[in-house]
Amino acid sequence: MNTLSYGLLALLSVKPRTGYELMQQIQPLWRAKHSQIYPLLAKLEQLGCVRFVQVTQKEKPDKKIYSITETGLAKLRSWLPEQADEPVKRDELLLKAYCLSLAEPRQARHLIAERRALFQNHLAKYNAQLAELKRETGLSDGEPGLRSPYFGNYILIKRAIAGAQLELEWCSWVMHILDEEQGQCAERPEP
Amino acid sequence: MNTLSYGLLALLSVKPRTGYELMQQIQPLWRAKHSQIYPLLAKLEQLGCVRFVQVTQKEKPDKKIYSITETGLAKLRSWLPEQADEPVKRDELLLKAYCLSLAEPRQARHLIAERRALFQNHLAKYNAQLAELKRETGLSDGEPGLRSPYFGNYILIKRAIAGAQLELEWCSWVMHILDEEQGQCAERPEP
DNA sequence: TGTTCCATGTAATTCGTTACATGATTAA
DNA sequence: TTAATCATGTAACGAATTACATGGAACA
Repeated sequence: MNTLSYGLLALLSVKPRTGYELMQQIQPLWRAKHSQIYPLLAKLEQLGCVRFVQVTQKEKPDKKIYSITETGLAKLRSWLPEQADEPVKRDELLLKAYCLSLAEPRQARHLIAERRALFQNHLAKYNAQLAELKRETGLSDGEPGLRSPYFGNYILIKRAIAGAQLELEWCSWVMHILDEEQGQCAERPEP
Repeated sequence: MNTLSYGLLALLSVKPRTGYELMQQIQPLWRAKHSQIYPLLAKLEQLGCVRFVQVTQKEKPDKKIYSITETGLAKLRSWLPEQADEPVKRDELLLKAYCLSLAEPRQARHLIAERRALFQNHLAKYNAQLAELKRETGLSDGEPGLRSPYFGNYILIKRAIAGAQLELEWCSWVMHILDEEQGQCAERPEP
């Protein structure tokens, strides 16, 4: 059982989900495609960590709703206190940012603008998730307590929002520098 | 040529480095082991994107100092304006955080404390890098301009510092919540 | 009429990690 | 004396992406 398998169990420990939902909802924590998740769910089922009920839908494809078993919960609990690996980050934009002085100013601005747009979308999604979580838990202003199964989701959404905001601030800061240098060129064109 | 290959070229566009140095210095942007980097450098050399000079050292193993060629620079420049892929994040701690309500309170605190220690180390390293960059560029207080080859490194270090600080703030915030709930138990033991 | 969403799966390929290999120097 | 740093490489394995495959509903 690899780390992603434990991640799937982690999501299922809060509430049952389909493979499709797991694929979508695990993204902010652990990037994975559906082609990786479906085979792992089948393995977890063989191991007795999860079970599923097949639901036939009209107007939509059939689906399997997975839930965690006692065996799965035990596996999760024994994995939890183990030391977590360092987070993995691979960010192509940062590689480009490293040699940004090679790019033409408007290319540079375009790259940063794209990143800004991306994280504006992320931020909107995270805010929507926070609103939905408050609906789900029935807490309009307070926060779910440590023992609530939604506690983890709550602290992660708050983290994601702060992270997206920081990303946007960095983009603004870089854009300002780019604009300043650009402005100087416009005011003082080269002789 | 994959993304990591371009990343190596990006680092080499600022100054020549050994494979070992490339392996270390690309980590904050793109996690990779030496076993992945050395073969890529050999390929880049075959493609004419980089060249190296072998340096024999006394008291230390021999090394190859790689530098970028005109061909490599051209490749870099044509890659730069292409749209950057979304960043990849895989963070085991966040998977554990998601089901933190399953952990015993002291296990939970231990997990967060470990993360805090990790990023305290990161923060110290980034601050040291900022100081070294200021030495290298000779700028004691100002920032390298957009056209400086150190501009990219500068904005990335600033970004990394802000990111590490945010991570530490999140850890503190979570720890506070954990401590409060713990405190309540201590004050009001269950009947 | 083309794209996105829902929903699941497999196969081929590339990417990334771990392990194997060597070896001297220095700090704890 | 055990580990870490410097320094390079290859081989085996596991993990992750892309492509192949299907199909109806809603939306623009």
